[in-house]
Amino acid sequence: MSGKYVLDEQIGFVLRRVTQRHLALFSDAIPEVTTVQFAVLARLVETGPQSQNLLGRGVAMDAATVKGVVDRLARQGLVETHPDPGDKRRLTVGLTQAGLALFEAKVEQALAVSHRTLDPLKPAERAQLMALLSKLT
Amino acid sequence: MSGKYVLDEQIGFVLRRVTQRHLALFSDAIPEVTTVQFAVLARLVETGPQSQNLLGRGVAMDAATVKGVVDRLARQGLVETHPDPGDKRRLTVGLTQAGLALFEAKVEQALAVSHRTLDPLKPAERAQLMALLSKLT
DNA sequence: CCGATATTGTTTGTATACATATTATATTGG
DNA sequence: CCAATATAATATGTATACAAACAATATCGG
Repeated sequence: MSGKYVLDEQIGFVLRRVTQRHLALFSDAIPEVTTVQFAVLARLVETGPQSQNLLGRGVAMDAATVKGVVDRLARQGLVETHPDPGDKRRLTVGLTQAGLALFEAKVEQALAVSHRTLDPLKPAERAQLMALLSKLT
Repeated sequence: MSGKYVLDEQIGFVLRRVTQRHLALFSDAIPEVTTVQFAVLARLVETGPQSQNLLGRGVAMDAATVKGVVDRLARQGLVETHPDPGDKRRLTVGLTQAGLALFEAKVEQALAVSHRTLDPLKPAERAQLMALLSKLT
């Protein structure tokens, strides 16, 4: 017989609530795209064009999920896809001008959201939290 | 000109990856229900039967989300709903015998999953992390 | 070279998650 | 008491998220 199960003290429940708050802050600040869509744009800025599956791995999404995200970004004209001449299975995903422009227009806001999410913590605590969370990946 | 936007260092992205790992651990250990469904069962154990909306607030889900979760739990026979005689708008949600039995059968496993999620951290770090995260709610 | 195997992308089905609109019912202020 | 307002539940639409199955294409071992 171990300890009681107190829902509010379970890591999963706390993570879910913190994530909810972060998502709300993000969509207030940047209503044009979701956190996930912005993550894809950010990764493409860092890496340049790459295959859809590889991109998915880079942003921690499985093939089905990344396909949906890429489709919606493409519908908004923020990314574009091209068949890979060297490998007919592959679909290369790259930023459009509009996608790059949106990222550059919003990146400061996105950083501000990250800060705002951590706002209740003191600077030293923020660094601590990030270090601890990073070990749980 | 503030700092560079490094996706892997953004709190939202890290939260998402940690949550993914937690969900995977949970569904490996307890395939019968999702984390969210287990949270509803746990809350009902703590509070007893209550209206669907109030329950939703207790587990941080909006009305539409909690309805879906309750419907799926009811389909599995783990909760049951009754109209509230005193307020015809309300739907009271309560655990069934099977729901309580499932919770009791799995609660140790659920605690183990919480532990396993925090496994990469030392005990002192686990407490630190939980304290920091709790401030971000 | 070729057959077994692996990878890429797609599709389908289920489960959160939330905004918004709607209906039914309560509550409240004048 | 009753009209304005608030609340409860539902329904719809969009967006992750992932499992599983599938077709097309690559790769690799013998």
